[in-house]
Amino acid sequence: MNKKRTTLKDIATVLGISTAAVSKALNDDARISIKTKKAVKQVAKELNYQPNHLASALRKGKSKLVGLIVPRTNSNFFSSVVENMEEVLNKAGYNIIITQSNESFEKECDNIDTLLYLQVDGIIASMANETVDLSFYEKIKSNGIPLILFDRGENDLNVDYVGINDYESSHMIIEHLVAQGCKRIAHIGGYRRTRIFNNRIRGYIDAIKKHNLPLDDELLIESSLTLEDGRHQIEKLLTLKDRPDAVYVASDYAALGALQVLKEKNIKVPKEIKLVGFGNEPFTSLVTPSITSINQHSRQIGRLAAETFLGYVDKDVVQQSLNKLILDSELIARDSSK
Amino acid sequence: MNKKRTTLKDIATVLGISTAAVSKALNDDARISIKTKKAVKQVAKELNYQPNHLASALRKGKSKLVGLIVPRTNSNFFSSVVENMEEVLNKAGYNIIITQSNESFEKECDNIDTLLYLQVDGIIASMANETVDLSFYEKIKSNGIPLILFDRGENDLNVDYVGINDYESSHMIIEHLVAQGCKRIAHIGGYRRTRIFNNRIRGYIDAIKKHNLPLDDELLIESSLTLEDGRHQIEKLLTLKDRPDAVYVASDYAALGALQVLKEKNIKVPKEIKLVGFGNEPFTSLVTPSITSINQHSRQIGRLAAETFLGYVDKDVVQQSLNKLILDSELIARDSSK
DNA sequence: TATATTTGTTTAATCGATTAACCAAAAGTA
DNA sequence: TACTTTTGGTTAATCGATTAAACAAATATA
Repeated sequence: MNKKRTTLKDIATVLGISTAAVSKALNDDARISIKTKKAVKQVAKELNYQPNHLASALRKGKSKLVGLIVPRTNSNFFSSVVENMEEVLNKAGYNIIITQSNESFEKECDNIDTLLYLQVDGIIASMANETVDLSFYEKIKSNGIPLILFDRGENDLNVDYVGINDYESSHMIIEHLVAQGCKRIAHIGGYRRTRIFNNRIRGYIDAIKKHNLPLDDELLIESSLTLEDGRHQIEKLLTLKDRPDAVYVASDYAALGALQVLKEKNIKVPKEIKLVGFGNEPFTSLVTPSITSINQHSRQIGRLAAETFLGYVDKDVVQQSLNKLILDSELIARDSSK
Repeated sequence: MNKKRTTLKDIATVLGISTAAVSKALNDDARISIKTKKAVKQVAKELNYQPNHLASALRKGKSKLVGLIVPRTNSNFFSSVVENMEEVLNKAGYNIIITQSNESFEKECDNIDTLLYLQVDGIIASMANETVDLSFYEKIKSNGIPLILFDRGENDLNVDYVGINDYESSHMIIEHLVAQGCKRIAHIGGYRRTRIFNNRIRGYIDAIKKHNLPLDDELLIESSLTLEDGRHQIEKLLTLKDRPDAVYVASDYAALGALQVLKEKNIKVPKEIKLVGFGNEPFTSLVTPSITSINQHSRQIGRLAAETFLGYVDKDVVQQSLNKLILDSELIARDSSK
């Protein structure tokens, strides 16, 4: 009903004091008497006073907003990251503005502009697959606000990064498959230009070499890692004269697509071909056979990214550098590889 | 590097004109000469000017932000709703602040406070399961900003609602199961106090009556509809002397839990028991057997909720009433019921 | 020519909260 | 008593963009 929201001034006139006094009273300033504070808070409650964030943010030069850019909130990984990030940031008085890039470079640029426009105090991002041009991210830095990357990062930006050890994770997977007796292991990897996927590929190559296994070009495939492309790429692998006896897919979604095709073609998993995914999305444990995968510790990633941001708060000059926080990953062995 | 962002004043001093002229030039005011406009825009670009949203929002009394409250962004349903909502609202110059209640009433109240504090121009929400006390939602209304509910709504608030026909959906499901020859159909439903789940229950009861099927208390179960509770409740159903030959579960997640148990106990689906879920989450088509479900048209729900909000923009007095937009749902028949 | 209108811009107030600087009254101190 | 300090405020400027009102100069109209 009330069109006008109550302001400091309304409280001030009720009590016959200045708005400055009211402001200080609400912020528990030492120079305001207990009596006045009580009275102010009382009236504030009665009038259902809601401080105007825009005004205080404008004056203080801090919006207390943190911008978040993710490819999609859809996956369990990102929604779990968000949840934990929110917990840490809310406690410190920050709110999160979530934006989705949908893996589109253009949308990501729009998102960055929007967030800067909203005067966020910092940006936490996981980059879209498409993103190669870093100029928009440079814009964030030149605005003097902290930028923290997680999962999909980029060394060249020289900012903080939180993620897992992708290179090492590939090693773990190959070790596991070798232990299960595999001799010919394929890898459906992501785009090489994306650092995390490149690291997984390097890990795959080095681990294969270490075990003196065949390292054929036809066994190493670059993919967009969608469910659809997972289907497509496994079909290509199945046409090979010398079929692999195991496939390591760099994303659970693509691994799921691969599994669908294998089941449709009546190829026994894990008997004929063993399958490993990446990310430990909940569905990996729900499908038949359940899919072996890598747990990325999403909750800690969210928490750490948030805490890293908070480390920059109140610093009047933000001086960032390439600072990597690498978490250990964990192999969850399931039916698809045992 | 630049600590200070460029402001209207910076542009004004460069050109030796007033900030008012600059502001008007950037907003294409008719009273500013083409020459000046060009010069201003030129300098603005050179100085990498970013308008300060806080300042303009404060002055104009509109933040151009819309608050969104969802139980979780996690499910495909909500993330799809968000995506389409965003598309409509971005086009109209609005940005979305997404908050998650995690099904907690307390968190939801916090979220409402936060959004009001951020001076959002409207709130679009799907209520938490726990929410019974509507006073915080009343607070939104008394602040004079539009409130649009979707999926999980509540008639008593007398605001706009976008959702599907839950009552009718239950009928469709029962029709389908009857057509498959089922004679004893159980329903694992949600909390009765939540309107949508109550409607599904009413639909179930009426449809069962219509077909003269047994309507036993033991066949109608109230559940939190999590995966875990789905497991728990199906186990209860399996202990019955007279087992059902079909189970209609009011959520895909709980249906999945039920399916897991049935498979573990080696009960053939659909041969011994037919299973139907609700929501058409992507995994329903991925598990074995694939789960029959109801498509809720999430994209249209997002779009319509956003458009409904936009209908209130620029109205200086927001006068809302119970205005329901009910979409037709669609049964997707899959292996679990055929 | 004298007056009215249009054009292009400036001035100054405003949104609401915060805060540096100032001040009067009360209390303390030598 | 005379001076200092503390207490509890007030005043006024400020954040940056917008806008109603004012105004000078240019142009049109009678």
